[in-house]
Amino acid sequence: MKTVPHRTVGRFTLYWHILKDLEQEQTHVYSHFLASKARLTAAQVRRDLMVLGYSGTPARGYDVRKLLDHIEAFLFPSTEQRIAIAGVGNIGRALLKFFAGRQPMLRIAASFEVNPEKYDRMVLGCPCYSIDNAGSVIRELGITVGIIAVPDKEAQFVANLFVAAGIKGIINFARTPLQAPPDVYVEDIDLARSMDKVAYFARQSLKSDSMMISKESHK
Amino acid sequence: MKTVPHRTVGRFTLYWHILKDLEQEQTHVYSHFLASKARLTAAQVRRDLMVLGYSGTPARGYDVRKLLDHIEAFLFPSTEQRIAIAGVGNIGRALLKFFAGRQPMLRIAASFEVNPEKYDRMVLGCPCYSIDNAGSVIRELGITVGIIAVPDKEAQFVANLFVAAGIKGIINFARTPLQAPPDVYVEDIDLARSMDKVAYFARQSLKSDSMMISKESHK
DNA sequence: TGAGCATTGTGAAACAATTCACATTAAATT
DNA sequence: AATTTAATGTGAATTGTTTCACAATGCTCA
Ligand SMILES: NC(=O)c1ccc[n+]([C@@H]2O[C@H](COP(=O)([O-])OP(=O)(O)OC[C@H]3O[C@@H](n4cnc5c(N)ncnc54)[C@H](O)[C@@H]3O)[C@@H](O)[C@H]2O)c1
Ligand SMILES: NC(=O)c1ccc[n+]([C@@H]2O[C@H](COP(=O)([O-])OP(=O)(O)OC[C@H]3O[C@@H](n4cnc5c(N)ncnc54)[C@H](O)[C@@H]3O)[C@@H](O)[C@H]2O)c1
Repeated sequence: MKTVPHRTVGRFTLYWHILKDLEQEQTHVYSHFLASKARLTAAQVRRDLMVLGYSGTPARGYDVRKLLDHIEAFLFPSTEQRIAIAGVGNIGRALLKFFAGRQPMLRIAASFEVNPEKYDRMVLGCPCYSIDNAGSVIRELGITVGIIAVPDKEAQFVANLFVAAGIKGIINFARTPLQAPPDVYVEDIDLARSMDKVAYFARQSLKSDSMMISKESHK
Repeated sequence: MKTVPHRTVGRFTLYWHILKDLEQEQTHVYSHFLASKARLTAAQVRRDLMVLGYSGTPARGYDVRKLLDHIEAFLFPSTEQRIAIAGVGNIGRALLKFFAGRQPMLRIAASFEVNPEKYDRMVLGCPCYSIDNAGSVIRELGITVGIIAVPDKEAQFVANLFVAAGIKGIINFARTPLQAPPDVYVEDIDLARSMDKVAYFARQSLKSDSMMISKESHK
């Protein structure tokens, strides 16, 4: 069994969205077209689609509906897969609103809080439990993915609860790199890192702009 | 002039934070220690630090204060660098709260909205302008980085305004891949993609768990 | 003073992801 | 039926990143 490149999996979501929009308008699509919509190269699109085991035809390209079916078979869980979110603050609330009803097979089924004013009630359409009950709730609901949106200092504590309860994938918004066993897939989303990185490359770009100008003027 | 790996730039923010915590406790640090805090290998830490042009000593490791100085010289702008954010909704508000006063040299100096109830006043400590004035405000304040937190359909429109006004780095939360010239650095943060990806790998991990169990029971 | 030692800096190897390049294919056209 | 055409699928090359492995270093302690 070959392992699928991580980035390819991420791009399937993108292709799915593009194809879904396209479905109404046309029955077939070429790799070139998908590539331009997704801001990639045609070769990369074809390389990604190889893992689906579905082939287009040279003359027609890919059948939009069939391609959607194959992406869905690959990407979407066949039975409902459940997600929990720890920390219903700024980030937690934004996520609850955003993911509500987005993908029926992938559902935020529970949230957890330390703050007694927030738990033991529905928050944005999702039941909120005390973090103390996380282990049993996760096991009872069969939750497999956890989102960490608690303050940095609490992140490892929550991750430990998640892992102990059998969660196999974590999205971590805290700035603390998490300790987790290798069979748990962790995706860190550190906005401060993104910010500093983009600011750095923006400066580089400005610098080379001004260098070009000074080069010009030396001519 | 050699170009610095993108991932390395991202990790400097992480090292900076770890070192900042450490500064009070100790004067020197080994690559091993930084690696364990950052969940990386010691070799990778040393490889990253190479680009700073600062060397530690075999016996003492790195001088915490000097290393911080070099990271700051590399990562932090020498004069205030300004950021704008378009769209003060769920994501926009969360970011405004989070980045307020985080790094004095890197400041969210303006936000933009279409909704007249939101603009022409302060929102969470940051002046909010009409998106129609984005071009002139960006130029006047010398803003170089833009954050896109508007609905997907508006994202390209806002990106075009940003690029035309001279912005050189964009963080894009919308799910639309953006068209931008090559001298503008774009970082896409697509939470739906992260979600689907983590869910996929969590399922794989569950599957191989149960395969191991069935292997065990066959022995 | 010098042997022992743990750590650094870095060339080279390994690995991962992307791009190139082209033989192959099936439809459209002659 | 043969020819032309523009796309696909993929081996090989390239690019980017991480890891390995070890000589060089400078501190400690005999
Ligand atoms: N807001 C942002 O834009 C932003 C950006 C980047 C990173 N982050 C990170 O995301 C995390 C959350 O940020 P936020 O702005 O939503 O914070 P927040 O303070 O608004 O929300 C955190 C919530 O977690 C709850 N909480 C605290 N400890 C808990 C525990 N042990 N178990 C369960 N719940 C607990 C709190 O009661 C609170 O409701 C932080 O680590 C922050 O660094 C946030
Ligand atoms: N909320 C989330 O957790 C989440 C997660 C993933 C992605 N996103 C993406 O982030 C973006 C914003 O999400 P949100 O939840 O904050 O949405 P939101 O609807 O809460 O906020 C969008 C804001 O943008 C403003 N706006 C609309 N058009 C504008 C324009 N042309 N110029 C300036 N402002 C404009 C609206 O008035 C609104 O205040 C969307 O593209 C969404 O897909 C959000």
